[in-house]
Amino acid sequence: MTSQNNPGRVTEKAAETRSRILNVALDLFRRKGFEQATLREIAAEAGVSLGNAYYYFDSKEALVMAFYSRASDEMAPLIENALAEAKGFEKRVTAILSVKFEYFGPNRAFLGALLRHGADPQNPLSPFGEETRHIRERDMEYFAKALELSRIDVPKDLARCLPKLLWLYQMGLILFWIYDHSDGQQRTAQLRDKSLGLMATALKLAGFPLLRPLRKKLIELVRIAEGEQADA
Amino acid sequence: MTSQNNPGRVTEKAAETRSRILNVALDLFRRKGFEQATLREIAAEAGVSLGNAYYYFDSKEALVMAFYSRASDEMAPLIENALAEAKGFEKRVTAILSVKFEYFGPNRAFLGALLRHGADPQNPLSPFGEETRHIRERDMEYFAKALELSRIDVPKDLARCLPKLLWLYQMGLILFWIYDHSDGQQRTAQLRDKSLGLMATALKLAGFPLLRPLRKKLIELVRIAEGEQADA
DNA sequence: GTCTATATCGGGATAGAC
DNA sequence: GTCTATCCCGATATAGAC
Repeated sequence: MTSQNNPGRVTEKAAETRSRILNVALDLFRRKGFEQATLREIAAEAGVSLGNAYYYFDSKEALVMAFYSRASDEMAPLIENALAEAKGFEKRVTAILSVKFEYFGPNRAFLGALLRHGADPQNPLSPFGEETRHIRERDMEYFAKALELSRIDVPKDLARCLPKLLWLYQMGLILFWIYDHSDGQQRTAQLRDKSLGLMATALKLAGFPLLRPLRKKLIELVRIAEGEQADA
Repeated sequence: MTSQNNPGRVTEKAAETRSRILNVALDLFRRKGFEQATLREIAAEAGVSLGNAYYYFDSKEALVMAFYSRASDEMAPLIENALAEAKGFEKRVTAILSVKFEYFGPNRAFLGALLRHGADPQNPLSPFGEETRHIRERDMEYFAKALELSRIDVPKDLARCLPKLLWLYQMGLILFWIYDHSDGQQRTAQLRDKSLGLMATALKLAGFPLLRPLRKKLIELVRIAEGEQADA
């Protein structure tokens, strides 16, 4: 078992080396893209041998996983703050999403390369996979909190699965954002605002008797999808 | 310009060789996965030199693109038939999806690897990209036809963007299917049935005045997203 | 135009010595 | 923990047979 699985036990020097490699890697990913950046270059720029880089990171993609992890940790307090300050459902969700988009902004060009394994269940980097479960659940917690703080009043059955749906919504928006080459990705911001408005409207209407069959079907849908994830 | 860009001019023998390479490649992809199958092995098993394999296919991924193309062509008549025989909106859409799932079934294990570039706009294999536009538009046509045949009666503004939404829905379902390891991917079938039921219900309700603001917002949403695709 | 053979390169990944 | 050496494979290049 290599040291990246044992971060509590490592020596100061090891942690320093590991961190240096990761920093150089991310910098090169940003500057040249994921494919173009080579591990030889990363190792050289970090002042270690190629073999040593592999001692710390099992693969090139492990560097990406480490980036995910670090990002999740660093964004946590930012999101907590943003959540505390924002008022209302739409504002709160916007706050969460804004932290993410700002954090990932400089990495947008290579985020696509990161997420490209989204459709591959075997891949550790898949946002739906087992290895990313921790990050995913943390994200859902934010949305649960936003709903809770906003005292969103929807039928209980629906309320239960809203965090999951919001997380899925977030993934869709990030996907759009990666493809968005409008100035400053303003189109994504528009899409976010409009879709959140749509959602708020839908949530207000969710209690209407007319929509009951629709709601029941949606919940049944989520139940099936969840069953799938459970034994994934 | 290599022969794959000039399929009308090739000799019988050339077409045979090209096809043989593609068949062997797909077989190996299925048996060993995309990564594990090597071009050297593909060439050897097809009885051609490595250089010759590259003569017909610019890259390993070009083999995948060729598979997409062939799949789209081979499924076209099947889908037309299925559409002609099925009655009602849900049955028709189910028919389209069933043809796809059956066709892709044997390749499910490596479809994930194929679609793994879905989130990378630079990649030719992206289902949202320029190189796959032809296939994508053909797919949307099927959904347009299913809607038309079923005389689905929804406000015109909504009707206009339904094929696009159904295509997106299809992509989501395929993604779920790739992750679905229930017996015979029955969960995907359940999800398909339930979600189509949900959609049918939603379409029936779409004309209600109560839902007008919701509908308008949805259409505005699609408009923004489309604008994005236009200059993509 | 179709095909073989072979050499070469770049880069991810690994083995094993220290 | 760190290194050097090596392997494997995708991709390219070249020279030539038919």
